[in-house]
Amino acid sequence: MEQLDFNRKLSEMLDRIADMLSVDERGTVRFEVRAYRKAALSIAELDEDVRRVYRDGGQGALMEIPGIGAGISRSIIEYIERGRMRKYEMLKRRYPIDFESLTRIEGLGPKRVVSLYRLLGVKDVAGLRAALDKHRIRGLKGFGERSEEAIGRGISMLESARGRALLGDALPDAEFIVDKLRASGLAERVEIAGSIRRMQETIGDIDILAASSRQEEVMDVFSKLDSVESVILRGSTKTSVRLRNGMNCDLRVIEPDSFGAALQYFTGNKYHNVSVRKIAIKRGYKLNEYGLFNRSGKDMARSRDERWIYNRLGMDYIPPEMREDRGEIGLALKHGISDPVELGDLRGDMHTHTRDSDGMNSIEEMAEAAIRSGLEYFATTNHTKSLRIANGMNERGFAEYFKRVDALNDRMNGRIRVIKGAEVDILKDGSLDLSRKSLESMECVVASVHSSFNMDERRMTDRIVKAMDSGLVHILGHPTGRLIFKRDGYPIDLDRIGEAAERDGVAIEINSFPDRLDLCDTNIMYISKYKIRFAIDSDAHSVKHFSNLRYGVGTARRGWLTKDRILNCNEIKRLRLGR
DNA sequence: GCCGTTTTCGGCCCGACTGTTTTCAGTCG
Repeated sequence: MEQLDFNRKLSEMLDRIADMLSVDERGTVRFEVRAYRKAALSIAELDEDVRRVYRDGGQGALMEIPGIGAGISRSIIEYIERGRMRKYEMLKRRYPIDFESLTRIEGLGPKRVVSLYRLLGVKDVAGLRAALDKHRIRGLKGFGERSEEAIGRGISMLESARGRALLGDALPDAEFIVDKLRASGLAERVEIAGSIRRMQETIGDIDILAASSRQEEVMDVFSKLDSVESVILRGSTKTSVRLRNGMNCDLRVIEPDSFGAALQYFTGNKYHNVSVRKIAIKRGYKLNEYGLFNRSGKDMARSRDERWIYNRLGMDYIPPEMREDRGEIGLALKHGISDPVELGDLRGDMHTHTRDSDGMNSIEEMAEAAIRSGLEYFATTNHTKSLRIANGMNERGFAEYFKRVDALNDRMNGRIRVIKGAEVDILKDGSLDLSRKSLESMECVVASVHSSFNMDERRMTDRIVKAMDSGLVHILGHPTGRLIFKRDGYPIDLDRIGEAAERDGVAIEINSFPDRLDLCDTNIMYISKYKIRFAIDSDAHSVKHFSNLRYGVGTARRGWLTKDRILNCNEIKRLRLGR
């Protein structure tokens, strides 16, 4: 975490520079803004600490990074060596505004943010909220009543995110801490518990459990981690800290004999745990974080093993992701729990991008990364022409691109198989953004909505069903279009989507991007009553994004899906992507 | 400010949508 913290901070500064420059962009500044955005993205995607790149290779090595040239590399060096960047500070003096939070509000970009600052002195979300409450915004030039309402909604979305993080941010941070605790050698076991272990899509705080008899020493190591900002409370069994990333993290240290019981106790959501404890009572036991006891309070068994506890209560073991009290307990009592899909069951990925549209890497680099991720095949599915911003490709572009894919497949000699496809836009009227002939030539067509989000449920569903009924589509991409903490999905009728998927043999995507996770767990549970398959896709826009697949798998597990429901758990010859 | 099978200057993904306007600015993707 800490090594990439620097990259993250640098990337944010470059993005802020882009924000501030964009306020009075004219002439070539327009392109300067774009250059800073690209540089910011490039730094954020970098696997290596920028400081290390510079140390090992000097300015020349920095300029090797795509989007970093003479100017920005000078600024980076200045920041590495002096901890400051003059260009940033100069602009910041002119605009002392919290762009970071304000521009996260849907419908507010840098220009309107600056306009609110100049006209009303709004510097942050609190100031915006105050101006909003006094209805001071609707009178401003360029704003009206509807803008005011939209901003109000945006603030509410942002506030609902306060103190919460995406699973995709919280899990790596938690793993970093777990690794450090394990490396200390003081604990027999260290595991993540709580909502992260359940792979919930957003996380309030990080829960970690350690089995050790050397509690004080473990707590010492934990409180002194670099990622810890301050210690909130410190005891021998529980310590709470505030992390530099803004999240709280609890560490509980348990006697090794009780570890299984504790893990069970600190994993399920409240309702799951209450139900399991009721079952224990019914069977004459008492269950707590230390073990399973008989009614007299006599020690039945401290437990090193969660599974033992469930079995002792006459239940199947329940995977962490299912512990939400959504019917899993009844099922476990009837011994009806089926093992949900695991990351290792995935053999391929049906949705990825390259720099030929809006990805960061070449198809060759993506292929190598897919191999490293243990995949046997993946579909390359670049955007189609109407998505200009994403450099969408036309029919001819795809034809030429596929020649290169063919050549790559030849060279790969079976190490991996690249499937030729596209993520085709579902246009406003439900038609697809490439010719029938072009789409028919592809092995995998993912169809997604990227525009005109504000249709009502009936029209949006009509639009999507029409696309599915075209006979050209294999997978419906990110079916609701939601972006966690940013916008709700467009409304769709899941029953009609499910019926169409069944009728047309279209698989429903579970998009693994941390801010999408779309379909989400509850919608998966709902729609899985139809005889349909799902595709767990990375939607990778860079080689790093294959690692997001675990979030899609976690979501599928939360939706109780077994591997036989997942399209890309099949070996390639059994994919049956026929039309 | 970056970049180069258009190569050291002169390009740089731009159209749709919304809400504000009455011809367009800002935002999004």
